[in-house]
Amino acid sequence: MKNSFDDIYEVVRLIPHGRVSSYGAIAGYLGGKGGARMVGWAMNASHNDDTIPAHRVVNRNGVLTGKAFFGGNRMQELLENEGIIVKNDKIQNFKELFWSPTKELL
DNA sequence: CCCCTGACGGGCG
DNA sequence: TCGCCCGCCAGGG
Repeated sequence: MKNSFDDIYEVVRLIPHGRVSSYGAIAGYLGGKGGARMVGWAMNASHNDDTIPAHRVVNRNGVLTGKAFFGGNRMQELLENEGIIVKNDKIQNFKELFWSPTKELL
């Protein structure tokens, strides 16, 4: 446990197929190692790592805030490819698709 | 060392 | 429900 970005990467990797999570949820699960911003920042750094499904991580509104970093609508396509409905850069049925590491991960 | 910015979140009017 | 402001942590100029 590097107690750093690796923690975030590990949690993101644990996100089930067809499910999504939020920056704040991951940050809260790690326990305020920083803020939700740090999670997104780590995601940026993880861009080199193609093993990190960063497209499954969105903000609390279920909006694909980081879709620009994927290039065009790449993030949306990846999500739709997993059966997730995205409308206007926003995940539909987000509440049900939401995967909380604190509650569902033990 | 100081100031600004950022894939965010919560509070308030 | 929408919009504005403040707080958190780290990096860059």
